[in-house]
Amino acid sequence: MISSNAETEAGQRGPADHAIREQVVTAAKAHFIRYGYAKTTVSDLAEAIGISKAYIYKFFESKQAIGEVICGGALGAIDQGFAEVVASARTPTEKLRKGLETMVESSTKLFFSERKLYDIAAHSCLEKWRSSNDHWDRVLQRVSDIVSEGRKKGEFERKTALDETSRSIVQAMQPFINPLHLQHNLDLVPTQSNEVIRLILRSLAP
Amino acid sequence: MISSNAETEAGQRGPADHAIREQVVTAAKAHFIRYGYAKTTVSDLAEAIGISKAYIYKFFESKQAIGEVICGGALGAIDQGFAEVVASARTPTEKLRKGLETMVESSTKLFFSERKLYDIAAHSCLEKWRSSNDHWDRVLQRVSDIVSEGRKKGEFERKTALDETSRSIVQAMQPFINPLHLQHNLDLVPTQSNEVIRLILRSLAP
DNA sequence: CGAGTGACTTATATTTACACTGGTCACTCT
DNA sequence: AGAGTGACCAGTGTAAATATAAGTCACTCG
Repeated sequence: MISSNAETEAGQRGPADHAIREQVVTAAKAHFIRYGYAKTTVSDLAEAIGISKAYIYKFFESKQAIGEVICGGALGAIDQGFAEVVASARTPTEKLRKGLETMVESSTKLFFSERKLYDIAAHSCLEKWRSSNDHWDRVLQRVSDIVSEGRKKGEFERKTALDETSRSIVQAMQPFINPLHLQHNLDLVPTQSNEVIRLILRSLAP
Repeated sequence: MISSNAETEAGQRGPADHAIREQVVTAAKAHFIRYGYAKTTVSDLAEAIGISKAYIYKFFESKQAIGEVICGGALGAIDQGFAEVVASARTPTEKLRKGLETMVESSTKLFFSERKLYDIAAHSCLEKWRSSNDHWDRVLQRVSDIVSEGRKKGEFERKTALDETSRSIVQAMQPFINPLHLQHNLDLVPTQSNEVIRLILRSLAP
């Protein structure tokens, strides 16, 4: 709903709305989930669709560009869950608390149920792909909106600069919401992550 | 001064105070700094000292045990800097702020000036060696002491459990004080690290 | 002309064969 | 008896050789 086809993805070329493009993405997702990003070759995808490898490169600049679309989907789902919980919560405090909890939860779930996709997400964060940068921009924006609303309602303090506050919240949560870091902290979820969330909420007290 | 010889290091054996043990440690530090942990062989150390490899194993259970001593020294130095700054600061707020700033600083410095030692420290954190566990215990204790003092003086809030507060402070700082994570966040130092420190201090407000 | 490809180049992975290292132990020498 | 070691084994790392993949391009065919 939010992103109908408004995104002009980088690393793409050729006709934007084309059956082949969709087929590549569909095949790529299936293959990446099953065999992982590294073990999937562009030829595999071409073969699965029934076209030549060269033709795929009429639609994507590189294998990474395909990976970014799939990764964008996975991170987008996490982002989506965050947004939904936020929408259904009443107060800004609850929005932030439940929103962050949900992000931790869905990231952890991704790790355990779709490990191969998780690995792509982690790789994306490590290599600072566009898909992860976009993700963090969205998360930061969402947090910023909540904090802003909380300030208006007098629930949160107003002294600190809004962008500093938002940045530091997202930063403090990195060990639990960044796939790159989360994998080293799985044993701390959810106890420690909830404690950090509580620390964040305390820091917002007026 | 704090740790004269009170530490009963794990992974050690044979006579505790022995010239050879010191020589091994000295040679190991020099070699690890120059060639790194992986590229230094136990035979190299033996040769440098002028004894046989087998004799080293009369004092250390494994190569890792030697690595832990060196790593313990590197992490201990960071810990030391933290303690010194804390001792010289007046208020708990200042202790915590400057203490955490210093930890970030000395960790970053270790990365740039003694990269090979830094790598051992990161490895230690990844593999959860005793040297890093001890380190985190000490850091947690120091933070806990400061928070406790701050509460007594009425500078910090008192509602949250002391151990939860301390744990979450250390946790929120992990991206900047844990060698394993810091190397992915070097571009965020010191701006973002200071912002997180400020968030932590806000969370402690009474 | 434009959808679609085989053949090619260069960089990256994988294999294979071997060398080396961590760690032990029976042993020597004093 | 205790300081100290050579020789050994099993597992790991390494380097060269080989195979495979990413990406391009001139080209075909309808």
